[in-house]
Amino acid sequence: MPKIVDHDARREAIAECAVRAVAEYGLDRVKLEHVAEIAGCTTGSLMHFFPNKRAILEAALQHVATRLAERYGAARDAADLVDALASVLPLDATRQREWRVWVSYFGIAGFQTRLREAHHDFYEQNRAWVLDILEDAVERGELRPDLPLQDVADQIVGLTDGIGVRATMDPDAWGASQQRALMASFVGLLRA
Amino acid sequence: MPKIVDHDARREAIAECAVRAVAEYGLDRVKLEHVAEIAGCTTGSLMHFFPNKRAILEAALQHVATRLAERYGAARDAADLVDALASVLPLDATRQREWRVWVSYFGIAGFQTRLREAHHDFYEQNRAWVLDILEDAVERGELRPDLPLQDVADQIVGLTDGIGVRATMDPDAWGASQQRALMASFVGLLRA
Amino acid sequence: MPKIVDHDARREAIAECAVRAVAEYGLDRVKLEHVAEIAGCTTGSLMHFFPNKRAILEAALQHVATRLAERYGAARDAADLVDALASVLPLDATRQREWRVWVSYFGIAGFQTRLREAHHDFYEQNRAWVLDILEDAVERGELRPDLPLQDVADQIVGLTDGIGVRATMDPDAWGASQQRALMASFVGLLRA
Amino acid sequence: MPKIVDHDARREAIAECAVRAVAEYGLDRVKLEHVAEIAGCTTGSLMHFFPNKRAILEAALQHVATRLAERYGAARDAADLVDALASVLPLDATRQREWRVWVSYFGIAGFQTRLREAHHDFYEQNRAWVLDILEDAVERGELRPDLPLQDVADQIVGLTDGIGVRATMDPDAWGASQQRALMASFVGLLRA
DNA sequence: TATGAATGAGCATTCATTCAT
DNA sequence: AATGAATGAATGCTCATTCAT
Repeated sequence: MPKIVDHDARREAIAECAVRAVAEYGLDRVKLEHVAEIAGCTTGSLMHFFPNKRAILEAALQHVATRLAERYGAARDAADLVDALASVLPLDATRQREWRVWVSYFGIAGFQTRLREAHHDFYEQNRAWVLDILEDAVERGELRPDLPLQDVADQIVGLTDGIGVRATMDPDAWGASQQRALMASFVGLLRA
Repeated sequence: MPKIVDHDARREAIAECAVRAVAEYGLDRVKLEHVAEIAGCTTGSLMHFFPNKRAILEAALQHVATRLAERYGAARDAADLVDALASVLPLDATRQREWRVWVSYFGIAGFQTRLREAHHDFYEQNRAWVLDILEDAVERGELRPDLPLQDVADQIVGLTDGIGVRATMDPDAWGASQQRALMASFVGLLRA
Repeated sequence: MPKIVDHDARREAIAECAVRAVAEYGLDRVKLEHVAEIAGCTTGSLMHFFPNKRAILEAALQHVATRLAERYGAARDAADLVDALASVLPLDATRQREWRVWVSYFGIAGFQTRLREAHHDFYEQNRAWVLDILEDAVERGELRPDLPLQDVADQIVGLTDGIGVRATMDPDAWGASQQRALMASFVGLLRA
Repeated sequence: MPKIVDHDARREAIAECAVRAVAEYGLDRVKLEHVAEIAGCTTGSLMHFFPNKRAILEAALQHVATRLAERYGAARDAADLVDALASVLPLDATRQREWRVWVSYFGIAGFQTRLREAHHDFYEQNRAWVLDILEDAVERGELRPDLPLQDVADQIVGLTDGIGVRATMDPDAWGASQQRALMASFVGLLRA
């Protein structure tokens, strides 16, 4: 089914263009035309791959969620705990762009069932990954053995969003090193 | 003599109606008509008090920021540290509504200078209040004396946003007690 | 009936304010608010003296027509023929303002019966005055005796509008002296 | 393949529809909808070719100016001087329509830089053409050799506007023959 | 499939007019 | 008579969606 692969690849490419468009214009300002321009095609052309605008923007969110999940996945193998946890933060331009989109959806996810579910699933997974990383770290003796790991995992997920939000809104004041430092400081609390 | 209205009071009342409207319809879906309907007037009437829609939505954000700040202010006098820190979380319907608006602006604050500045100022103040509360707690011996308070303040601000975001997006899974518990657990890490 | 005199005086004063407002903002841009501001009252107040906006703007036109007619009337006694004919041109700020209004109505007079009639009457009178002035001049031997005075009167009325239009649209290029010179040159053609 | 349209041709066609609309409804009453209806399309469709209403109305004026200029251009070759000079007057329905638009802009040209410049340029050209025609006529011995041609050219331009204004406002009283007769009478003054 | 002109519902905004005070 | 807040119809403009080519 080569056609389908192409089709899916095109959808994915369009989704990434939508990410760029949302990051540049904002979720409430972005036009289909922006997405089309970045994709190098016309708006009518987009409609061959998505039924409507909402679907394109949903795909953009899904794209970002997938990328974040990939980073979490890769993080499991990181040697350093702080590096692992910081790997999803908006440390560079690509991740900043992704966070801009991610953060945009906070405001509307509560209104759309599909998005709410996507978010829910994503955080479930997230939390599981973080928990996994933490358990490894405890086993390695890197963290105190008496930690309430379930809670700590939630705290890290929350702190990650918190740092991401502020770094996205105020990137000048929240450089990569500062984000890392704050995460490191938190991890410090968890050590012996 | 014609009816004389207190412009500032009216602006404030409209801002609160805008908060309700944004919380109900979402920042990108809300119409001026919604605000007018909640305010019990016509859209044209809104224009006597605000130059345009954007200004109304900005006022809505400012209204929420002020409310959040008031809670922080009141929190300083709370007997319990966890109570104080949790007082701004979306624990009840009113605060949930406010958080819905607050969270909505995360996505667009990065695109509008005025909002970015408002956010920046807000977080500055926030952090100062948290720091203040923490210092009091250390003095009272409630917290370990060796904490990096600057960092901890940022962590609490971040964690607050993180919890708020998730509770806003997934209110069923994040009840008041769960929010409090997570904050309490974090404070636990800071104790002796 | 002192009340009525006051009332009429007020109407006249408002009409003049409307002239200023139209001259400043243009016939299509002017708001009742502008007129009210210049008159130092509120828009609601204007409605005690005129039934609606159109009536106010009509009064403004009538005001200008009256002023122009007054100048023509005064011109009959002018010693110099050119001075007489030039006296209605937009030579100074006041007359420029009047011409701005006058010229504005060219575009809409064709659409409104009342204005069309007002214009018609005005030009009738105008032409009669000019003819009168010309006949005096012929009698005094100032002009050639063989002129087709009826036509010349129409030409002068037309030329007056023509000069007025250009001086109104391009006041920098059409100073008082240039307007007068062109009229003088035309009169020159009528002399021996 | 999609329908390909010649943008410039379409703009020109829309401009002409705008001329008709302005002539029918007046510059201050005309709606985009009127233009669209005459053009046989929707208002949204107009926006593919013009950024906003003002631009459409400006194009309408430019369209009229071009037409008037064309007539002046053609007039240079006219055998009869009076025919040449009268050729731009509102002698028939088409030219009446154009004059209605032309005259409408007298009132607003003073307020908009673009229009002022367009008018200025137009009159410059106009005057040059008239001067040219006059010089030819003098050479042919049709006119007195001692005329101040510069002034006469301005007088003809002014008289043309004057006649056009009156014929536009009061078409019943100013038929084609009367317009021509007045111009002819003026030319009579210029002959030996 | 791709194109892009056309559509048309939707919305913010303006402003003359009304009316309770 | 005056005020000025409120009204609400009017309208320019946007932009997702459609569809003929």
